[in-house]
Amino acid sequence: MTACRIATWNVNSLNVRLPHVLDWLVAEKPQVLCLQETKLEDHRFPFDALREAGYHAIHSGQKTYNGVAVLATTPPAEVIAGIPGFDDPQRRVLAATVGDLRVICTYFPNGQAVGSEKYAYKLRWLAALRAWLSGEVAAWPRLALLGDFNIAPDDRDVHDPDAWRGQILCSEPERDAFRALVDLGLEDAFRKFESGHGLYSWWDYRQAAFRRNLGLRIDHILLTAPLAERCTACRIDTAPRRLERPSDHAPVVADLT
DNA sequence: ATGGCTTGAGTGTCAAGA
Repeated sequence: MTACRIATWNVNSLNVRLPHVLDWLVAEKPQVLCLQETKLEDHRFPFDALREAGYHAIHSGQKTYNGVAVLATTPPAEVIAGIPGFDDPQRRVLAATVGDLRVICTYFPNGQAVGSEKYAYKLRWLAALRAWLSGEVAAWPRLALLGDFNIAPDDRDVHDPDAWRGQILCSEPERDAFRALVDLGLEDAFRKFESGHGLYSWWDYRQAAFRRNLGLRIDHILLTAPLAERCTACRIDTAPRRLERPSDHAPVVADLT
């Protein structure tokens, strides 16, 4: 596949956001779009509306929480849902082959608070993801890991680093886990092009956080070296965050030659 | 001040997100 656009977007309920997603597919025409937090059971997923929009879709969902989907202009193949060998009822991982790409759509656990049970689950989940991806990166030279990582990799990705230091999404064990993924041979596509502060992918719904740009960069696209070499652009599209009833996350988009 | 919005579940009010 050449001249390929891949993207990731935490939609915070696909029921609510389907109109935004359909409009965005028309505007940006990605070949692949990974969605997180669909909050739908599989039988309620809008396969028909997406097919009419020109997209094949696979979904691993559940009621109320989590849920991941991969939309693509060609049929996804060799689908895996969940981290193999990691028993988990939470639907957070969906992998598929699209064209010459291996795509892994992920919704990392939030962790709630450092030291909580949910934080311990997040660290266990991160370790299991890394162990599995070690083999996947070896098996698939053209692999892209996209999703809501719920980790701000360093202080440039945080609007108030002092306030967030050591807090959830920014703690050192979480950042160590992000670096461990990079160390498998993956590159943060966004940082290939942007080295500065103040560019975020999530803003709290409260306190007019988006208008004041009080955000975090927690949604990422990581690429193996052969794909990073082909990557000509990576950006965060803030346009959907300005719409009525927006998701609190913005899409992240990467273009590959 | 551990709040502030938003969503889903479910019809009163709470869990969860980040």
